[in-house]
Amino acid sequence: MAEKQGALQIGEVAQRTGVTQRTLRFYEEKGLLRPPSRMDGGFRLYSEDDVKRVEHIRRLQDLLGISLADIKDMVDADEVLRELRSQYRPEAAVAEKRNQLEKATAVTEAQFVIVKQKMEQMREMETQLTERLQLFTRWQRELDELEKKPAPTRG
Amino acid sequence: MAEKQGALQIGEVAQRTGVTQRTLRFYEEKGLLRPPSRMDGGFRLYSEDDVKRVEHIRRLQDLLGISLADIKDMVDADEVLRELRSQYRPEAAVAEKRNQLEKATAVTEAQFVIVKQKMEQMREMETQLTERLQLFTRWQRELDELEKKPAPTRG
DNA sequence: TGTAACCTTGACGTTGGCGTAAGGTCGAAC
DNA sequence: GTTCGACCTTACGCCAACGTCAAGGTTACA
Repeated sequence: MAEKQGALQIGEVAQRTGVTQRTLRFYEEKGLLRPPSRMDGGFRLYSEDDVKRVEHIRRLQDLLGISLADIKDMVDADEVLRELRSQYRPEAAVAEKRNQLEKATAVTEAQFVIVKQKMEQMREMETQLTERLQLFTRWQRELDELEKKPAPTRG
Repeated sequence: MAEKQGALQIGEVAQRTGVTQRTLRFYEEKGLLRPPSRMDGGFRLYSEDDVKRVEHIRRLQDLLGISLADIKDMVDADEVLRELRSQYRPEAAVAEKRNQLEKATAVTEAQFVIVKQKMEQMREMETQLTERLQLFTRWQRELDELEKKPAPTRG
């Protein structure tokens, strides 16, 4: 029983996500990944969802450059989403659900703000870089002409 | 002699840039900032350009999330730009200048690519977050209605 | 001439995010 | 029933990017 169809061992997950097994265990230790199910012998068994989760974590790390502690808050929001989604029509504990939902909303909004800010600053940086590249090519041309003409030093 | 008009001590630079004095010395040690001029007693004297430089470094760190080693390459490109700009009409060492220029161009283009990629991924993340927020507000409404009606459990 | 605020150079400490080695277990195949 | 690769836990190691003393020198100003 409880034998998931597409269950993955840690090695496969590592390969597919591009992180090391150590990193996967580390994320689990830090609460970024839920403790996966296990085989009888103790081998970890991951799901496809777990794979997506890891990819998500890496995107957050790479794009936003924030700490794993902060990322934990964000993926916790994911977890809330997942829980709420699974329990279709929550009949009991409405207050608690409302609470979770608000928290998840807050975290998501915070993330949204960060993304917005960074995109804005990136746009600025982009224009700066563009200008600089134009400047460089202009200088390149100037150098080219300097080499064609046989050095007009001293009129 | 050599008394710059708007020279700043390390404390002022730290305040204005928001980094600590330790960080400024550290950047200098790692070659990210040129060794500044000094007062007779040995106190560091920074220029406004240095301030801009620090701000630039921090932007790169924060936005692109890359290592100081990589940032060093980028600000070295800045330095090249500054040098080339100051020596209006380079009459000698054209080959070397061309070399520097090419290097600086390459670094800038690499940076440009990074920025482009990150912006693209950020756009994706932005839409994801937007969708999620909409989902959350929808659920919120559902919860609201569940509370208005006096619990329709069991007909 | 004192003194408070500012600075100097070491040098060791800290934190995050893993790497890596050691010694043992599991699973499947032969 | 042994072999062998994949996996387990434990635990110390490592690097980047600073933080944090400590012990003293400098500057400006009264």
